[in-house]
Amino acid sequence: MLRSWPRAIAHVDADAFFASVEQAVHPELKGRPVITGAERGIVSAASYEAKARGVARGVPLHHVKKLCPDCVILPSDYETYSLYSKRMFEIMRRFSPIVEEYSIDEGFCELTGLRRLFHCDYRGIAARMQEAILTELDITASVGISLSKSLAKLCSKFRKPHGITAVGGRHIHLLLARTPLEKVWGFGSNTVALLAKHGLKNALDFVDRPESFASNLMGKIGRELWGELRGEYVYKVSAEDADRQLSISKTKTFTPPSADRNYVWARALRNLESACIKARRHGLAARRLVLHLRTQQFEGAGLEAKLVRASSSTNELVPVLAEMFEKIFKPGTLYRATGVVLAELADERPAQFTLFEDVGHALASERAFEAVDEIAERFGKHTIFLADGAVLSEQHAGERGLTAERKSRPLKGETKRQHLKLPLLRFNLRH
DNA sequence: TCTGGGGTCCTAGGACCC
DNA sequence: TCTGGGGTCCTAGGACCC
Repeated sequence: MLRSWPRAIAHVDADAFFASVEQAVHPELKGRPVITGAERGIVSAASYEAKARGVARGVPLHHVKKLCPDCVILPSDYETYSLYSKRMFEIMRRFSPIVEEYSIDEGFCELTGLRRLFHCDYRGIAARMQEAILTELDITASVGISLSKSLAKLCSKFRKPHGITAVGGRHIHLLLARTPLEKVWGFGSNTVALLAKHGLKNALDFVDRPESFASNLMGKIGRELWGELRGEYVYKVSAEDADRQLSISKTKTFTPPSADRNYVWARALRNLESACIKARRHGLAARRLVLHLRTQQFEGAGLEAKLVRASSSTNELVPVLAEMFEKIFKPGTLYRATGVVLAELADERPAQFTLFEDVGHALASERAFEAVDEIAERFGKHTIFLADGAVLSEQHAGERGLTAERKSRPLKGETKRQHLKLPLLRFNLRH
């Protein structure tokens, strides 16, 4: 006979995490509609009070002001959120040694076999975890428990906020029958449309088909999800902290879109600078560089380049980027965004110079960029930038004022950036 | 409402090499 | 020179997720 709990995986999902942390840090905001994401122009997280007014993730801020005029709109404070996140995972680790930090606000926890230790059922363990999170962090979390990660994730969403949902082997079909396809972790809009075409309506329809159906239609992922939803433990809970980052990307959409070569290039250059600054801050260097230009029709053109050696130095990468830019930029095309990705990141080691390289020049520019990092740290990114990027502040001063300036508020007592007279860095560009 | 930005993983096709 | 077959790596793009 089928055992109901051959394995117990918990998915712990903090409720409206960013907004809840803000309310925990600023108790006067409790009970009020709060959203974060002021710096991005769209809602990152909405408190339940805001959700009740129809404010959802991804909604543009101007729309929020109409829906909910008394909404408190805050910029994201990632440092504080990360701190709360860390503490939430520490609490989870008090219950089980196998905790996977899936994202900043949710994680998985292996509870198999722990009932005896805690003298209660799995639901009871979840309740104690929730209680600890609430009393110590003053935020709520919802917990789902089931036989696989995918099922646990469905469970945690089933009752929110501050819910506990446990579904053992005997009741999985009931859960799946009430789960529309789009709620399944890994089924995006394309997959849902495809499955709907085959007459599927909910997750139960999916697992009722033979494995070959899932496999033929969706390949590896289809097969894996098919197993997960049937209660097989396919995706392991992994306690290893996600090794270092694999890539760093910087994308920025600009309005209005532009066909101006210099302007689009300046945008790409700025992405590169931001990405490099971030890489250097983390002591990482890239072996591969990717450039994307996105047209107004949402189509993208991308190009990758392998680098001679791992690097995070902007001026070393500029010529490579320029070469790619020349290849994919189509005159007369309206672009709405550029993006730069630093990929295949490795720990930055002292640079290895090739035999014929001008070592003196390379070291000098390295020092220059250390200074750039310092200035960026103190006054905000792009206070100082490559000369080609100047087009952004000359021709588009107003637009820049809206994006870059507002993003980093000056610290107390610090001069406004407009008053800084810093020399521009100029590098010789070969293109 | 035609929506940001930061990520990861998978796949198909071509290049290249026995 | 033609003829297969097979493996691996790389690249561009797609799909998803938070």
